[in-house]
Amino acid sequence: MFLGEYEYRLDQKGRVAIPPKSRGDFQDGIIVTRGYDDCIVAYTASTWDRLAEEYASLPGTDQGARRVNRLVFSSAFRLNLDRLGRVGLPSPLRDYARIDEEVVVAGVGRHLEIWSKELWQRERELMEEQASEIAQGLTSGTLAQ
Amino acid sequence: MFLGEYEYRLDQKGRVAIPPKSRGDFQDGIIVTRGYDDCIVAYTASTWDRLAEEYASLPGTDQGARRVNRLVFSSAFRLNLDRLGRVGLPSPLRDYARIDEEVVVAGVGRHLEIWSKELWQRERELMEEQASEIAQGLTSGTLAQ
DNA sequence: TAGAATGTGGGGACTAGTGGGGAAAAGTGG
DNA sequence: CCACTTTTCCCCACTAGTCCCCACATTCTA
Repeated sequence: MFLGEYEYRLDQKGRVAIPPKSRGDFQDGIIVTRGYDDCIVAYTASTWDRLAEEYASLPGTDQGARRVNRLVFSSAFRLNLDRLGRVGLPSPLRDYARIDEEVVVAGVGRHLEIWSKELWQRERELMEEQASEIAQGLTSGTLAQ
Repeated sequence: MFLGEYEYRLDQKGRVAIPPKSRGDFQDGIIVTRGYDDCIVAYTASTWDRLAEEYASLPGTDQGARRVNRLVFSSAFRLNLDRLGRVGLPSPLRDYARIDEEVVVAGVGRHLEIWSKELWQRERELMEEQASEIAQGLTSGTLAQ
């Protein structure tokens, strides 16, 4: 399970470090792709394989499904960490997430997210504003502290 | 069950002691995360696993649910106590809870809470105020009969 | 009062973050 | 098809931060 929030700096070659605790999970490769909210999402190989299977099983006769497939698969890159636990971010993704130099890597349960520090701070404000309201709506069980 | 209120001092390396009686509960790790009221919350591994499972089952297609997940998981850090029963508080959490040096660790049933002493005192005043108000409300109501 | 346990501080080894250089591979033009 | 250029990838070095271990002093207890 991916947890925590870590600040890193993109070096001159566009590489970003992966939090040391998570590096073992990416030994079989790391799949980076577009997230929904102007961030890059990173999956482990096994998690991605499961996701890809679901997407690939969508009906090819449906135009919407074809478009989803096009977006999902063409946005994803299968890469490897280098010996020091870094990964080079493909420029299409870097542009999409508006990442320049200061980067935040956040653990979000099943995946990691890579944000520009600036956008992350803005997103965090939104999270704080909305989270308590949303959580109250969701808490039917033990989620309330 | 976590009970009591203990004062500690954050050392120069940002470590805080966990009350000796509770240390055994954290042998499998301690998960520290953001509480709702400017404090840090600490869960045992088993309690956290149960919470995380519920959060992870929220729908990933909904932006609100994504934000909750982002906040919950990115705020949490899985750590271990050192041999002397201390834990180093990650700086994002220390900043959030405005902890500098004097710290209060409070047992709150299923979890521990870590407060800056200053904020804790303010919070306790609020607790006491509200308690007396509630008591007054009760005496003027039907319960007084 | 003496012993044990606990809170607090510090030192050292190790890991991790960042930057740079060189070789291989791929793209481009002649 | 070949040669040149550019990019990418891999490896290494340095520095700084982190974690672990130990020592001391104080407090609590028997």
